[in-house]
Amino acid sequence: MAGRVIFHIDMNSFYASVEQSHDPSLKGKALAIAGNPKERRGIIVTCSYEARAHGIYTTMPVFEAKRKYPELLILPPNFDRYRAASKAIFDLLRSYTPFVEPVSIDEGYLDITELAQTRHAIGIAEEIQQRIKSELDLPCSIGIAPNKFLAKTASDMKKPMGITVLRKRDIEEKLWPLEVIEMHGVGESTARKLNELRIKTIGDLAGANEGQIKEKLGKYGTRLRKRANGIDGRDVDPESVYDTKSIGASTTLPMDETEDARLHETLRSLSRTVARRLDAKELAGPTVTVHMRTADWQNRTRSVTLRNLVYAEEAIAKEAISLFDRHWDGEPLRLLGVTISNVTEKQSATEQLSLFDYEKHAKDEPILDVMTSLEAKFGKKMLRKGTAHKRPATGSETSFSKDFLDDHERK
DNA sequence: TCTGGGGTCCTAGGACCC
DNA sequence: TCTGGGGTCCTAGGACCC
Repeated sequence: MAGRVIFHIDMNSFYASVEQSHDPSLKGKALAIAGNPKERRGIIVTCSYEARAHGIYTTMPVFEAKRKYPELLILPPNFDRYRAASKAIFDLLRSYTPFVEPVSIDEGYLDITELAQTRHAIGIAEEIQQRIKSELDLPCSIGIAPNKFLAKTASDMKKPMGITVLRKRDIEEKLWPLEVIEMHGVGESTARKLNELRIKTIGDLAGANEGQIKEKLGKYGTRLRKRANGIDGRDVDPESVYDTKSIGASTTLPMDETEDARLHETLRSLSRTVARRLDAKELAGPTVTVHMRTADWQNRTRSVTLRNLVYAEEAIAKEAISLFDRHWDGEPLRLLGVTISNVTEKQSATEQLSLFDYEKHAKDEPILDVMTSLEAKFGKKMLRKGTAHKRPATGSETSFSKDFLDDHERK
């Protein structure tokens, strides 16, 4: 079988680089982007390499960053700007192949297997990197490999502006010496569990006892072990970007809060945000989840799945507040969140109805309530089937609807 | 003054159905 | 009469990623 050629494109310090491109006087300076520099609880979201040289890193609390390097320039994020840059990047990538899978605002996979029949992969990568630099003034790193995992790992190996090839035969030398925590998909918790099995490096994991791994980590462990051996069959899926599963909003409160009036007001405001985002994508969902975080970082989620799909602010707020009132024990809260999940396209609910006898239902009845009565008649499963209508992969920008390309509400 | 906000996927137990 | 096995949905929580 012919092997694939997969690229992973990873933008370097994306938000900071976009700001430097927008305002060249920021170039060469220690720059950080932080949620809101005035907020007590802000963290560094991205920072330039110059800032990293002073010990600044992503997730570092702002106050600590300022203490560490008082001259650090801190800017609030400008998401509209980042989304515009992201769109330009992915448009450029799609001029090479339709097999482009964005995985976040600043990284994505390309399957260039076909293109690599007639051109050298490294040449293509160099051209893409140069074009993104010259046309958009943004640096990126590119990993080239036979699958997603290795491509992702490769793009991480040389930053900024690196191009790294990671072939199967390079694994032993380049991948296996790394500590397991370096592996994409291994966080602190999994690394700890692996260390308990005396597995320290990715090479240890690759050669580890299969049964032992599975016992400790479940099928996630089996998958990780395969990846450590360079095995990853996942396709580059340009459609995945349209497959939104949930839309949520959360906020860390200005202070640990016990006033239920203020908590209710926050839930209403979060519901409004969620409703706006659902509306922007024409989505609705049956499941409402409220997330509560206490001062000592205990997280609690409470959810309910309704018989109908919700999308309106009032309906979301009503369920969220009801869930909250039933489950909040009066403890001071640090964070509140509201999420709608199992979302489907509102449009597809309408199309689905036309298959049934929509006419028979009262015309002034809201369409999603009609859905409910049909569900009562035919059962949910039947109605759900076939509602996952996907838009074409090569759609225009308006159909490019994953969250990071939508309008972002700032307060 | 430790720790934001947006997500996805997985697991495990109970309910319920066939 | 106390009894299988498979499948799906729902809820809650955890891990991970950018």
